[in-house]
Amino acid sequence: MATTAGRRSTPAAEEKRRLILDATEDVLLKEGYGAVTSRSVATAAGIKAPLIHYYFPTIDDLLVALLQRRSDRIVGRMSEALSSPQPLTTWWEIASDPRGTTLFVELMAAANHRPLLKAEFGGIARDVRRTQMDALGTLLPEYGLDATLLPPALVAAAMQGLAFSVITDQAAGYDTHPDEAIAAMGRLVAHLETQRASKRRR
Amino acid sequence: MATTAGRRSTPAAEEKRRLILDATEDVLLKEGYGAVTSRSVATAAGIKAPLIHYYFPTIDDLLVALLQRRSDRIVGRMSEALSSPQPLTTWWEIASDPRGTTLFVELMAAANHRPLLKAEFGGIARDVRRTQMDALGTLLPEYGLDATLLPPALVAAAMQGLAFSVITDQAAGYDTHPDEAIAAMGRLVAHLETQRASKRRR
DNA sequence: GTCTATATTGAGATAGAC
DNA sequence: GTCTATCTCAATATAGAC
Repeated sequence: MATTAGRRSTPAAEEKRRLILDATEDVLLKEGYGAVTSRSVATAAGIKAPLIHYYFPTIDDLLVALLQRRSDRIVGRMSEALSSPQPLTTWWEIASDPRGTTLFVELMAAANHRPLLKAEFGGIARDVRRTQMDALGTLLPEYGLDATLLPPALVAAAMQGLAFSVITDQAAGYDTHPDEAIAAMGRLVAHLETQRASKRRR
Repeated sequence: MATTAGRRSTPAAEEKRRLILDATEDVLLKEGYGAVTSRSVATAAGIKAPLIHYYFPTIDDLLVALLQRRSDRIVGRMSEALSSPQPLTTWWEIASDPRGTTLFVELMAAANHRPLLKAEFGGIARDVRRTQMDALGTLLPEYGLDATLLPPALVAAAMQGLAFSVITDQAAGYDTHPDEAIAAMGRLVAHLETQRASKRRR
């Protein structure tokens, strides 16, 4: 709900904004947020730099718009995931999506010295975590997990953090066996779903 | 083993290098890696910008030196931790140290578009993970954890990721209940140490 | 809307005096 | 060693033609 919102007009303009945001994502993914400049984004989008500023007056506006577009999807998908037949599986699918996670990490790093982006980020993080923790309150017992030792706050942070860790290492090519960890997490999640299913069948 | 190593001479020069690296850490912690410039570091160190370049010809050299100084400590401490009386506790203490973790995350982000730093980082990450996984091979059974569901690669990545997640959220002030997660992790680790102790007593 | 041209700012880095 | 002064380059952003 910031800055340039308001008079989004023609479909053509919306299309251009999308083109620019897509190009920004590409730069962010391939070169990191430090490489996001009006020039680099313009080149990636096949247009000239000043046009970026026509649609997004400042680079802050551009990054905030990008985060909003992503988060609109994420918040919705996370809510659905948590009430789906296999909540943990769907959650992990979302959390471990390489493109989404890499973008997330880059935007988070960028937010460290961009107050506008930081505020936006904090609000989204809070809402998503709230949703997750509420759902985990009832889900954890169903999965047979002891909510005393593994309370919602810990499980939610661990899911998030694990995804960060393995996806960034994988993207950077660090030899920390991320593939092994991802495969193991897939098996663990599947195992928990089986447990939950058998519990509920009773 | 890069760039400016070699003729480190006088103790006075070593002292100056330390001063500059300390200042770099401060800037990195308070304002993020995007704010690390020869000017900002010089101001934080109470000297003038060109002197930075005298001791560290390029900013890359500065960041690599910073990472090396940190990692020399980390690699050693991690090895000790894993053969200490309470390996998991000590590991978690290291991983969840706010200063170290924040620096680590910032350097990791910076490495994304700094090939020299990235190479250095990859090597360290691989060595540390190797050490952790080796130790976990024998430790996991002692803690009563099923190494089929929770293999070393997964546990190591989860420890790392959880620390990243809670510490960065805490540092950024995001309202995702990081304190709750940290407290819960403290209890979980303590619980596992108790289990291990009682197993070994038998 | 989209461009060319350009003003402005700040970064990395070096020359050279002291 | 440490500084002042300065070069060069790239980034944000704007003015104004088309």
